[in-house]
Amino acid sequence: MGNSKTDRRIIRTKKFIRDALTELMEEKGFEGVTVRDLTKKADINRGTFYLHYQDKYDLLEKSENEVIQEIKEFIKKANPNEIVSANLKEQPLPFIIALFEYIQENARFMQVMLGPKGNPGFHLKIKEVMKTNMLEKLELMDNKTPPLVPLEHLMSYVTSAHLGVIQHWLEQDMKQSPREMALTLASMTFLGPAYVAGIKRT
Amino acid sequence: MGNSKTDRRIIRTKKFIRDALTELMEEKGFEGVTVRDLTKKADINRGTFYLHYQDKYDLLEKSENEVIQEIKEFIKKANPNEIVSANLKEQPLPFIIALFEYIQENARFMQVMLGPKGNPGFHLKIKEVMKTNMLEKLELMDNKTPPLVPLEHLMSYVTSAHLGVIQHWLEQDMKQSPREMALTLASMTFLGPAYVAGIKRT
DNA sequence: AAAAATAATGTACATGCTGTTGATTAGTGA
DNA sequence: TCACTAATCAACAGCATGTACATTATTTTT
Repeated sequence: MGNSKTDRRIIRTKKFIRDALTELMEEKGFEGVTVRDLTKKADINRGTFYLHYQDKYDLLEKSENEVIQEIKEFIKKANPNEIVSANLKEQPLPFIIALFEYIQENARFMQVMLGPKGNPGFHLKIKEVMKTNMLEKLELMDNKTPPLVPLEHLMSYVTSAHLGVIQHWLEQDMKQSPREMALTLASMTFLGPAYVAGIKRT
Repeated sequence: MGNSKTDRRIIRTKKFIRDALTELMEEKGFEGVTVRDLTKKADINRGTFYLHYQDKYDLLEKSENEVIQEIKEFIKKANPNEIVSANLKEQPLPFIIALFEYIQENARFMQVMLGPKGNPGFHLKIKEVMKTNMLEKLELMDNKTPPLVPLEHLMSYVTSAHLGVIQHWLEQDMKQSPREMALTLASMTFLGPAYVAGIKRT
């Protein structure tokens, strides 16, 4: 990685540009944003933009990847067996709480990227991270029996569900605490949506 | 609605344009598609496009809404109590099978719209339809107890999960039959992801 | 089948964004 | 202080947009 210290000016400029991206996407969506807009809002010369990014797509990707990288860090910390035990005690998982807190801190960016004007590719990236993690953790778990449906479908189901709830939480301006959210997610995944909904099984 | 019969030429032209949209989005994603591209692929004059649509966004929206409308029709046919009973017998729901069949018939369009180059707004529209329907059906159900988590979150969870599985199914070129898919979805929602994954509860 | 209606074409135009270049100015790190 | 390089400014060709108007072709109506 950037071994040599980065010039202050570069850091400054990049920050301006990325902030401008968030703001402008909020207004117009990614499609509507032009490099002109970005540089105008960031108050830099248009040429300067091209000194750092190939085009707006490059900017989007690099911004996304930074977040993805940080999310990966959080997720690594999860302990596989802790997952089952914590849930049995109706305790939310610490690393999930931490994740919600991280999202909350970067709410503006996440809200835009996951919102209706966001980028579907970003969804995919996040789901991919979740999936990889879940498969790893599942592999390491103690008491388990063979899955009843294709694992691939199960993964799509759970990752989409979780991301969907996060999306909704952001849209609603995060009215619930990270802790509440973690618990709600765990309930639905462990007890099952139908049960949680109150549909009796017998 | 269009009370007077529509001129053949209009129908023809619109069909050309919409087919071109699907094809071009497959290649470049919606952002990359220009009106020029569309009219070139559709083999019509560029001016003609503007006779029917304001711009490419207008075209996208109208195309999406047509599909949404048709999905709504399918979903209306679902019978609330049939849902629980069918599931208990490990039988997939007929209207869900029909839905998967419809998606299969329109695979190309759906694949593009729900894929990484698609439009997040379309996801929202579909989830909205699912949600409305589920709430209605839930309301009409017989044996039920109060929900254990906020209904809003539950809805986000289930609609996102289902759409996510559909997305994945499309990406994998629909290797499973509509019937299998309907059953898989039902299992996960009724038994719960964790149980289906083989994570033992006691 | 002829006439009236209207969809589609071809062409042109001003406008705005893109990505690049080369010369110049200003800020940074040693 | 001085060498380095980021940022600015101005200009360029290329391309897409949306609109307008006269003309041609097709469809619907009578």
